[in-house]
Amino acid sequence: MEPAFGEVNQLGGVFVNGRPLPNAIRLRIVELAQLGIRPCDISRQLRVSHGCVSKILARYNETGSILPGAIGGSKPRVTTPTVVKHIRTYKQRDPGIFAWEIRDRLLADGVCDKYNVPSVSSISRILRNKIGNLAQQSHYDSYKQHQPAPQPALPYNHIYSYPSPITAAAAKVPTPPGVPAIPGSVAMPRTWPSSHSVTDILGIRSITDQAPNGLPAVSSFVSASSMAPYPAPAQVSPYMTYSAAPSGYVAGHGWQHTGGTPLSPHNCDIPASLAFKGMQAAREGSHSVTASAL
DNA sequence: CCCGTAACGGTTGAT
DNA sequence: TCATCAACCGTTACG
Repeated sequence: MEPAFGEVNQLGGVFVNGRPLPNAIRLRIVELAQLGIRPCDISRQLRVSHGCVSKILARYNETGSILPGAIGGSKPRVTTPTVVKHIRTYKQRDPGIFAWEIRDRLLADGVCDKYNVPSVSSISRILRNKIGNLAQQSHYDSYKQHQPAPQPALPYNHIYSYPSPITAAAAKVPTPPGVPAIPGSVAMPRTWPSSHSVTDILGIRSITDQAPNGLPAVSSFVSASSMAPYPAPAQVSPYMTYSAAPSGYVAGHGWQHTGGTPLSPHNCDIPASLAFKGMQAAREGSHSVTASAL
């Protein structure tokens, strides 16, 4: 369930334990960093732990995406019962068959595609552990046959509404084993660790859906867009503080198609820049940089 | 002081 | 329907 209010960290920021920060804040972190603001200052301004700022920035640098990784779920198994069944069949038909031959056959027969075909070593293990002493667990297989050759299409459904196309394009999967990351290609088939399906990325769904009538109030908008994880009660969202800012731009997808860098500086002039309550930071008078940046 | 990262307690979601 | 489990989360604290 989701806590309407999160906990408060040492910096006075609100967070929900176990859940990702709202996209609006993640975005803000990246933007500020691109403006040249130091991570420690970003941390203080947004009241997000420096560890988190560091992590988000590192991820952004590496993948080009500000989105959190896919949470939950199980890694899709390549050795599905169906696959095992086929392997057993091959083995029974040709006891001398090599694992790599089985692998080729799985591909040739369309049982698997190049993204989910088991490795030769996995096949060997299957032969050893499951087929070797196969008594008859066939019924086990039969249940769940419907598993269509697992399409890596959308394993996850994060509803992160992150409208920005760039993210989509730029988002490379962390280390998709075997998936050639085609930068810029929307079609990138995702495999496990990745996280966002194209639709999710592009999917503005949650935004549009939730704002049927046009211009949503800022607050609702933000909560909708920043989202899912924080179905924040509309107005009391712990993150309200930041609401003004990003909303417009997140929604406006204004950022990025500039083609060049994903986050062009101009974005920063985001209105409001608002409301950063944090602004008081300025009062500390310490660094004007930060203040000015806002 | 800054920053990377491990430990920690937590949530999520496919199986 | 419920439990399990492995993935991720952000904060904290340490180096």
